[in-house]
Amino acid sequence: MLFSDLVASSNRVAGTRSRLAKLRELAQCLRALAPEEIEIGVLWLSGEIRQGKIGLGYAAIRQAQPAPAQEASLTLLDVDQAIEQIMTTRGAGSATRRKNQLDSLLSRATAEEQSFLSRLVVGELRQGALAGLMVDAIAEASSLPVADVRRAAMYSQQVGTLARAALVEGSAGLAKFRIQVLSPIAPMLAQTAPDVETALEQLGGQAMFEWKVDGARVQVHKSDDTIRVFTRSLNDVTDAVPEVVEAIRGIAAREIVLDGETVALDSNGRPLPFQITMKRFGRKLDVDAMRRELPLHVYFFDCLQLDGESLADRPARERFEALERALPAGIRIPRITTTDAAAARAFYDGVLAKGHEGVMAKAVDSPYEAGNRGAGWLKIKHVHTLDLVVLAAEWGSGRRNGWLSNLHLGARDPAGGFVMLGKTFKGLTDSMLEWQTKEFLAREVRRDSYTVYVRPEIVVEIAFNDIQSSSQYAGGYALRFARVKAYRPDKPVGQANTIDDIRRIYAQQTTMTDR
DNA sequence: TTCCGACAGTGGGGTCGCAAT
DNA sequence: ATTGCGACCCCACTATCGGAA
Repeated sequence: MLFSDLVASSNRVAGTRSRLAKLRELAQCLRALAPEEIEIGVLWLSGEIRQGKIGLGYAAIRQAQPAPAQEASLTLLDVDQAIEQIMTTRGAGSATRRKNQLDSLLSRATAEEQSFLSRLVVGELRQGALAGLMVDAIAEASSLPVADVRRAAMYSQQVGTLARAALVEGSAGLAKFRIQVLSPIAPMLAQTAPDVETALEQLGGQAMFEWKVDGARVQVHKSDDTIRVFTRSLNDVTDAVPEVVEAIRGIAAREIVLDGETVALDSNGRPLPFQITMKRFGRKLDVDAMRRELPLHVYFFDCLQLDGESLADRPARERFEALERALPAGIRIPRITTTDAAAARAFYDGVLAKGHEGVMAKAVDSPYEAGNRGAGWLKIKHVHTLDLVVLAAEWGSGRRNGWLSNLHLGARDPAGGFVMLGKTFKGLTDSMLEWQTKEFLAREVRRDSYTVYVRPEIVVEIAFNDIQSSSQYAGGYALRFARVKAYRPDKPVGQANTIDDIRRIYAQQTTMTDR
């Protein structure tokens, strides 16, 4: 297939808002792919590439602006080969060589192909369809039941592999997709609940509550002496986390697949801030030195496979029983099962007092929905709110084009002026975007290419989860997961929260985690 | 007819590794 | 040595479509 045909198909997908029309267009394009093109074509139409990340991002794309080709000549395989070459270019001088290779590829592409490639490489295809819709399109194109394809998708690491199996081998091909030890699967994700009482109600009056630890997700596979540790995005980090490997090396189970969270603890066993865990977890070098300084602990909360038996479809209760049989208590997440809201509340309070970020509430009978944000798992985290002052706003992109979107947030400095604590674009409705654009422009003092700076007159109520120490912001603090709750036109700037309030919350946090 | 589940989009902060400066 | 970029950890929230109720 010509690359231009696939790009045209993507543009037609982007050109309609109807998901059914997108699905039909994708399915039609899938049917036209040659067998050896299925994997790459399906990935590209899902906004991904076979090679994953290739060491080029927004900055590289912005610099590369060669004149487009007049005629479409590239095939899918041509483009795949060029991407492969870029990805394998490493070592001294490689950044320059990769940019040259990108330039060379783009110069062989038409204007539309260039646009598609650029969006693909930076990971922002923005055609209104990604792997989620592609799974349905695969079912359509292969005439296989949607439920079967979706089920297989839970256990496939790449939608391209799934598509090739479905289109070439049919239902027999789908059967290959199941939990296999040493092969990671997409972890189940959780929805959010505002508090434990609501969570208990949503889960039907009975739920399991467990610690929510603020670290990094790990999926651990053991097959005899072979142990592998994978991240949430299925990267293999086995060599970076020897403690996790050692934690299950000695268990009796010959074969097991576990879901858990790893976190750095202090000498008293209290959790360290996420930033500290990431100093350790994010590092690949000097692991031995790092583990002496910042040892990791792991808490497992689910068991997907145990000695040849897949448990993912079993009720949560049974999976947790398997966990208890297989693991010592020290590496199992503490949990209670209750119907009593007061007990749940007391558990939540206790978990926060131990320095953790909140609790998970889980339905006792729900299956493990790999890759899904299942309604059977709810997270409840502690939230702060403060009234801050808008210092500036950045122009939005995509559907927020033409609106001032991303807010620069400042706390009042009692000594005069404001201390910036970060930015947020979250929580804004379309009508708020419209309102704030008008209000900010009326208060503009200056602007640059992205940002309109305003007189500090607008107070906004901001929710956030934590305060992190920051080297980026002058005050030394940054809000974690900041989002807008409401504008506070009733509140004069003089009554907005101050940097002292921030320091107080930060001190509270660090006391909580005993540092 | 209304409700709601699933998706996609819109970006946030920090940390590390690596190449360029 | 320092700087900038890219990859990857953690994410929250709204709008929308289309099937479920």
